[in-house]
Amino acid sequence: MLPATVRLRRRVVFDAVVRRGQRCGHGPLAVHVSPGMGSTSVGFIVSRAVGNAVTRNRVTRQLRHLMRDRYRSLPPGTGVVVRALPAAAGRRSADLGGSLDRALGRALTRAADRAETSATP
RNA sequence: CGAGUCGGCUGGGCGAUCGCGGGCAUGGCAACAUGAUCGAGGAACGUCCGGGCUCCAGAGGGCAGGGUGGUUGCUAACGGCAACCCGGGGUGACCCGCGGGACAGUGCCACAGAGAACAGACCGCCGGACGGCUUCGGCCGCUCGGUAAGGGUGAAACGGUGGUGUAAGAGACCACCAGCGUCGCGGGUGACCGGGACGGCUAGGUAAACCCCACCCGGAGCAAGGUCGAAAGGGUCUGCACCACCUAGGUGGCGCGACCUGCGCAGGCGUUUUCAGGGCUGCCCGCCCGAGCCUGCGGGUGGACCGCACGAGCCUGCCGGCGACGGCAGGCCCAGAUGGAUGAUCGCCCAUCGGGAUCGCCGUAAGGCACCCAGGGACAGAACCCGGCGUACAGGCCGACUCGUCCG
RNA sequence: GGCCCCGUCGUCUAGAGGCCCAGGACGCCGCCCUCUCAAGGCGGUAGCGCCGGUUCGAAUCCGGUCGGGGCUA
Repeated sequence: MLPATVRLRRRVVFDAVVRRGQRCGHGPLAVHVSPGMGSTSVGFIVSRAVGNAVTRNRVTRQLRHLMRDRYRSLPPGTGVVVRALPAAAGRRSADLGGSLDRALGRALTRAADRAETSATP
């Protein structure tokens, strides 16, 4: 489970990451990545369309455990928001982990490309 | 053994690895670290009722409005629960019932039907007058009356059965039965039950239609509310201190304190005078606040802490009560998040469902046990806290009782 | 978390105890008209979210569920 210091819990930061960050989806997940947030932080969005409270809680818990193994390898100061789509309900953690790796990897490379092009005009 | 009724309990277990939240202890200025410990439910759900708590002025009166509706109790309270009564269902255990009033008044009862609430003559039945026919027995037509026993309509047709009676009939009269009203008697706290006398012969349904009766209900809700901040200002004052001016006393200035309000633009009403406006749910009375208020458009902030977890609390035993429940004694401390902790992954076992194999065991057989394979954990997640109700739920376990059949 | 509101053909709606096996418009389907299409005409298709109750009778009244939507400092 993620330690409290890494959790993203402010409405403003959520909006900033979702609006300014790079978005990539794979399978039942969509990932927003925004570098330069000050400190590395991770947040989750699981809407009511995913299911009732029990299945929503299970999905967020699975995602939190998966991000716990991955947030240390992120570049420092990266803001990440993982959004669960309705298909995420009832998936095994291994499946969600695969989708998360692919979506996160693509979003990170895209964010890095964008930083390079803007840094070397 | 079969069929069934009622009530209660339970809601996968064990292990390994890695984690999260709370308060506590220790160390540390602190961030934090370490340690032991606690960490979802019977419905945490729906938000349908009731209460605690907080604020609205100290929570007022009348009307309006809303709710409840057999009785007696239980309870902090309830629209909940228990026991009983009445009505209905079941052979029975038992189940179901928004179960006050229709002589306080008003409304409605479509269609069908002659007639639907001060009932009603369509057919039929009976009698009279007139006309026609006649085989002189009557028959037909028309008209005036009588008649609610019969037909037919309807959810419902103004007691039922039998008799007397009559031109035909009718509670017109009689007997029994059902039902209504009044007055006694006995039993019960009471709803009501049992039985008696008298009366009139009969009264439709609907109040989850208005309404009447009895009882209950002020409004909002923890995003309540409080402290601090963003954030700076404006106003009032019976307050306090100081200074100045003038005649005892007052006026002005400045600071502190308390309270109210809180940005910009536009429009409207008001600021004199007991008057705009606001609050006490709507109206009236009564009362309070009062120099600002209302409407529209646009913008800012949308943070921290308290409230916040010892409570109508849980467990055990005894006592009272048919029971709901209450009393006493002893013991226990039992989630507290805020983008929201209470878990993730893996292995084994158990309950259970599907399929296979018909080689093992029991059995005449259906089938059961064992074996193999894959699937696989029901409904569902605290958010201020309790008491209920309602709804969802794979299965498993226990107890009491009823009916039927067989054996003794 | 709390407080409210609404459910009628595929869509938007009327209906407020019987006149309604629910009316209208846009749709959809078929036929007529036309050389063909459109327009026009005729006919049809379909609905009271669900389950109980009150009543002789319910889209309407009452209760319970299910679904959708709104507000909050």
